Amino acid sequence: MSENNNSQNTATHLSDRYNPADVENRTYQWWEDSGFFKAQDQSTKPPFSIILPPPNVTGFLHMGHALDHTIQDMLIRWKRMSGFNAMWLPGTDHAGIATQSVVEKELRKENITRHELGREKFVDKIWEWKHTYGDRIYSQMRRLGDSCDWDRATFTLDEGVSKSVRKVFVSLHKKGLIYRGKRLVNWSGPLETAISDLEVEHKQIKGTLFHINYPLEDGSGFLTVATTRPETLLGDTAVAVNPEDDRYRHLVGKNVILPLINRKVKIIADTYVDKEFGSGVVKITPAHDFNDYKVGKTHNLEFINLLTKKAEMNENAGVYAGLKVQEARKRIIEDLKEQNLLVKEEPHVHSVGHCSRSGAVVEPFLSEQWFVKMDQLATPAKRVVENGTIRFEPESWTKVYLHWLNNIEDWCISRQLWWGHRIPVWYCAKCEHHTVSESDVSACEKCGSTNLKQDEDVLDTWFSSALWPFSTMGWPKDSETLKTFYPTNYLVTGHDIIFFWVARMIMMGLEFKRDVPFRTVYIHGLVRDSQGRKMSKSLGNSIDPVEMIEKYGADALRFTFVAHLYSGKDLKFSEQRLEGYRNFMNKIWNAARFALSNLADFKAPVEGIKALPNIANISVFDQWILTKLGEVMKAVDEAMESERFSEAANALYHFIWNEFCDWYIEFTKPILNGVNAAEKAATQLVIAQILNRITRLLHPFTPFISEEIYQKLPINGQACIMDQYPMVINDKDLLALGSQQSAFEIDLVKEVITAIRNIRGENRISPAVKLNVRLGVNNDQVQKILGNNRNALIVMGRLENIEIGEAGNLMKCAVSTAIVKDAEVKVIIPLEGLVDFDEELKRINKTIEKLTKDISMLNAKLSNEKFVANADEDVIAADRILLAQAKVQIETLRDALTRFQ
RNA sequence: AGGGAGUUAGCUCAGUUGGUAGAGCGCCACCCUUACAAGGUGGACGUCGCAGGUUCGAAUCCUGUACUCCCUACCA
Repeated sequence: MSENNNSQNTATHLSDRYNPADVENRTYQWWEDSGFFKAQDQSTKPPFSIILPPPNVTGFLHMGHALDHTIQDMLIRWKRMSGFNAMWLPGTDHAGIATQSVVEKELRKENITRHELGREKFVDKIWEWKHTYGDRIYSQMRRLGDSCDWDRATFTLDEGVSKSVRKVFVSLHKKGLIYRGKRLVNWSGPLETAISDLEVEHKQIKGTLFHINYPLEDGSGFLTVATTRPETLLGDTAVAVNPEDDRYRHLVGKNVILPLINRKVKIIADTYVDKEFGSGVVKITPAHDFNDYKVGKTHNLEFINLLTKKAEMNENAGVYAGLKVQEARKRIIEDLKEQNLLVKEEPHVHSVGHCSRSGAVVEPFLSEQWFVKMDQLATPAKRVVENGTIRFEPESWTKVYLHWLNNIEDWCISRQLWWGHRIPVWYCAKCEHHTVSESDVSACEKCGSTNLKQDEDVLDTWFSSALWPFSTMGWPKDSETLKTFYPTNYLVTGHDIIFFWVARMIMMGLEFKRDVPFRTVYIHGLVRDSQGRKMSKSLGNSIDPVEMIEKYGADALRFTFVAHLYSGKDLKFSEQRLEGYRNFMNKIWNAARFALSNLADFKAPVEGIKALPNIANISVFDQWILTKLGEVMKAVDEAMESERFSEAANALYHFIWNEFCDWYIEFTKPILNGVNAAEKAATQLVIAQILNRITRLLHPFTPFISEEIYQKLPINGQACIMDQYPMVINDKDLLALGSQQSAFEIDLVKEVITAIRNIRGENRISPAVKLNVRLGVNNDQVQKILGNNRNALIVMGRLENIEIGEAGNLMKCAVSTAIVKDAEVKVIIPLEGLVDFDEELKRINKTIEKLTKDISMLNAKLSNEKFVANADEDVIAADRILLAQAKVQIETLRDALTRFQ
């Protein structure tokens, strides 16, 4: 491939294979250097903006991003070309847990823990890491072709964003919407931090249900409780039964003795207990179970914490202190067995929460945390979706969104991490007052003491993400950027972060900007592997998009995504399919290469894209392809406007490959090689115009190859990326050269050629054999059309000779009927001496069979009085024509059949 | 348990107001026809999950049902 490097810019010496590596980096650099990605804060153009969901700053670009970005870039490029002031704002996320974990892992290689290093030095280390790897994902985005406005790139720990975060925190706190409380939260032992409900993944686990006897205090027997977590009995502060349960009613109010530690606890009654499950008796451990927590609150029970921050047994666990939970469980079961208190063990499948970051089992853990009260924020966030101010696409996500908001719980926003926005609260050692402030505080606002300590915790990463649409645009200042670009037009993301991110952005946008952050939430599916599994490191089925780009080119990857973007459905990624679109890129490349080589002597017209060929000189092929161009432009426009992006991409694929390449180029070869200079010049102009439109139409999908070809065209502008997106309304004069009559003519010629090819193919006649063909026509107009296209028929049908006129003698001839509208052409090929007739007889019989079926079905339909009475007139008329045509065809074939006998 | 989505050709999937089922890949046959073998031409292949209903007519609308997937919640 490299031998082409030096000649790549010479139109006549293009490689016969499209080599993306020769094009992509160079083109991207040129776009960026030329400032084409930049949007203006003030402009006469209408604004169009998208905020990129910020990827993790130290992460890699994965397939999910590649899909997500392709959609956004397509929208941005399309709108930019359509006259909008298109702004795509990139950024990266500090990703608290993820990034901190990565750096901790690095330290572990040197046998250092973050605690040994200390907070300040550890955070410095992470910054170092960020500076080293923070731009990696940006350069990968450039590989994909992302046309972001890079000058606006923002990092969540940038000063501006950090200010926004503090302002929002203080403001919500003032309103009473942020509060601190000792609550049971999801705790990740390995990370030593609280995590939110959303960060917990529930997995079905095969566990054991242990039935344990708790001796009654009065020695009258035992109460059997069933539990999957016997180790927590050390923290039991009650045993509960259902108040309606006759078996235990008499015991309520009495005490049982906890085994192993011999602590006395009450027997209480609560409707929460299901009589049917287990033994109907539940041990209550308020500090380690969410339901027990509620029961503990209502019954005023004691809360006994059994765990350390590492989620190991603590001093309250007595002899079991220091053990891991699993070990403690084992030991306790052994000890219970020894005391004959374990009644039975039965297998039990239940779901257990796991930390989505570390994979560890999540422990409910009692601790002091900060929360955001959600009810008040959720109400307006529901309303804007209900009333259509924000639209979800596909619409079905609306329900999911609303359901979640209707059942929302308060959001635990504090994390016991070091990497992130530190909570802006200072505690006074003297008066215990806590000062909440936007700026750093050196003295207690109440007593003036300088003996202050800032809260050690940082905020959940999603807290800053929730502000992203306005914190990146200069808020709280009323900046020009905000005025122009807020609210944004689209939010493009996968459905996995609707709750984490989308919902919270809507709440915060409404709370602080008094307006929605975006108009449309475009939800796409997840990229899965070819078997439909999630791509994950542990499965080893991840595919690296950059590797795919290197192998097949960015355009092919992008086109693969867009062509399969069907209404939010997951996308099974297959390399084979990508290969197919790589081939399409090559097809485009070669069509352009061919066209350009035939435009070597073509002089670019001064009118540029407004240049029209002389109507007297254009061929029917030119007229036809312009008709098709008009159709595809309309189809693309309608599809893009209604967000059916795959339809737009597929319409272009079909137009370029099946109409422009397969037919138009083949039809016009004789003209380009012919002697009629005027006709040739007209065709050259049409080709130049078609290529100009094709490249622009393709640009949002396949930016690199379209720009590369565009730059070589005789009719072009400065840059494809900045030129106008083709619209029917702007090309009226050119498209007016097309006509329905030309479409009819070419359709007929295509049908005849296809019929000839069919006879040749089915009879296995070598393409090297030139055929003699007779075309039987019954109509002067049809005869004239065929006569005019005699040359095309001969070349594309690989004919020796052609006669057009009466059908004549059909003895030992293959016959096929080409039908377009009311025109019928009998295609007659004498086979004597070419083939034995077996194949032809098979072909004829096969066709007769099919026609017989058609006829009987059409007859049945048309003789049905109710059909004739109820169906649309044009439907009936169409069926009548079909029937008549079928009858003609079958007669011809039967006739031919007899002449072979 | 509640909610959502899906079931169409060997595979992956389209199918926009109901009107004789489509694409790509794969497969078979023939071709290196001077843009492209990452190509060309032709061909085979589907009772549209199942059962009812509405209708002259259903892949499409309605009801039920089976299976698959996803989400949320619960599981002592």
